[in-house]
Amino acid sequence: MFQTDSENDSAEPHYLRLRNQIANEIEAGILSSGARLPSERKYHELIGSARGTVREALSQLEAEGLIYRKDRSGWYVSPKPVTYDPTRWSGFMTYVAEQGRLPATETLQVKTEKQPPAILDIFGKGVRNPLYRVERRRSIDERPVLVEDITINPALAPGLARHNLNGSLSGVLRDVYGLVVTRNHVEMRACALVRHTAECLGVKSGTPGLLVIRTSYDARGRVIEYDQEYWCANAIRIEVDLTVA
Amino acid sequence: MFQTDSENDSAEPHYLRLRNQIANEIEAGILSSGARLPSERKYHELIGSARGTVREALSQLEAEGLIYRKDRSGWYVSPKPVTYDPTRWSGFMTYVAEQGRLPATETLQVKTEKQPPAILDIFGKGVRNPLYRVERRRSIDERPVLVEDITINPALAPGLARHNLNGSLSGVLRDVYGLVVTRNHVEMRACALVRHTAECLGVKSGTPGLLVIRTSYDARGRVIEYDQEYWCANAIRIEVDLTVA
DNA sequence: GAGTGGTCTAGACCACCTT
DNA sequence: AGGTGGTCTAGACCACTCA
Repeated sequence: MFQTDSENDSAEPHYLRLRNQIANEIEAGILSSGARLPSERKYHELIGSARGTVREALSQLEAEGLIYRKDRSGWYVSPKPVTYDPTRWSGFMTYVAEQGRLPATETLQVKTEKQPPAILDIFGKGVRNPLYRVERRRSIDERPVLVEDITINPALAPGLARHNLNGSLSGVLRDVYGLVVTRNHVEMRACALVRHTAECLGVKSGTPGLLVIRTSYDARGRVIEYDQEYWCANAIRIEVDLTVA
Repeated sequence: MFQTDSENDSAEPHYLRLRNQIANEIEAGILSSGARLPSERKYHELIGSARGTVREALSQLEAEGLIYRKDRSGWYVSPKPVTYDPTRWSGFMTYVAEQGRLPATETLQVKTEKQPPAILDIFGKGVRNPLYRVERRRSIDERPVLVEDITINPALAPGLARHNLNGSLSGVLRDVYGLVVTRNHVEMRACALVRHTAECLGVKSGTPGLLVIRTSYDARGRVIEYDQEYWCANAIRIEVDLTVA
């Protein structure tokens, strides 16, 4: 009946079988972008596998970025990711809109806080310790896709909190404080969204994420912004174009 | 001190409790880089939770990149990731060695194969269909961390298979065929390692991965290499430094 | 209030790695 | 051969969302 290796097709575990079925339905458009999947219990009834096995299949698809979950609401087909090019200097609001999507930003917190040595090191020897810390959540087409944590030296931008931070922060720094970025250091790595970050985005702890850390410097080598962006992994794609000098 | 509901500490699920314990032990060096973790059944005995719960904790840590598994062998603490800078033109063998690690390359397959239209489009109108396809596995300190699938136009590099491909492929293309890369297009996105790729790397299907796609062009705009690299997510970190022109 | 996912238990058998 | 992770079952209760 099952798993006689020989010429059968059941060498594949049940959860991969279901994964493939759902993946095919997504590709074929039977399940379209943004659509909600049948519930775990429905799949359980349909295919007869235990719910745990069904969840295994769904987790796979999530890890691959094909679907995502809204906490305790259900599983949904992932929309097309937006493309982010760190070599272009346009901000989130701009490049998301350029791709025909609806960007939004909410400022969650602005605080003045003592930073650990690791952070101070980035800003260099001269910094006075309490620094600004801005936390923002950004969405694409109403879906939260990233939380960012921006550290800023108050000496360079006194009274920053009085301005509207729901648009382009670099815009404010440039137009109000005359801070012009001439160098960006960008670091990226796969991560998991956990705890606070997961909560902010309304996803389960452990959801696949991408951490993008950007450090912006001005012409005098001062750090203007230290920005840690936690992205839902399936919402973003990085693209860079490089030519020899 | 921080948002515990009421004042207890059991708001946290068991699996996160175990996750934190292990994470702390890694940070404290009790479990050192490369070390093997106690078995799932050992943890089950130790903390009394069901094995499924233990696995949930381990999966979290895996998603975060702190640990990885060798199929049916055990769980291990992830070594420090290597840094990859797509703007530098040095190859894998070079930059891994520069970071004091031991790089290795194995050529798994070289074949001449008909490509689907999507691939042909990348190479442009003029290509004659069967293209070279080179599959390689690369390791750091004896651990396989990436499989790559390179597509090359045989018109530009006839008889490529006769050369040693276990070193720098771009080196061969440059030195033997005079093909000089002047432009690189790099794309990155989170993915899961599945099926064939997972098998090559000896990891479970669904392991977190990073897909790096590089397209190299020469001065005349011809595609020299189309390279898809599937990385173990925890083995790599991308770093780019950008200055305004 | 009905339904969803989130967490958890306590087993079982298998394929494979390790020794 | 013994131990490991991989897969799977058949339940259970909870926290939360949604209508």
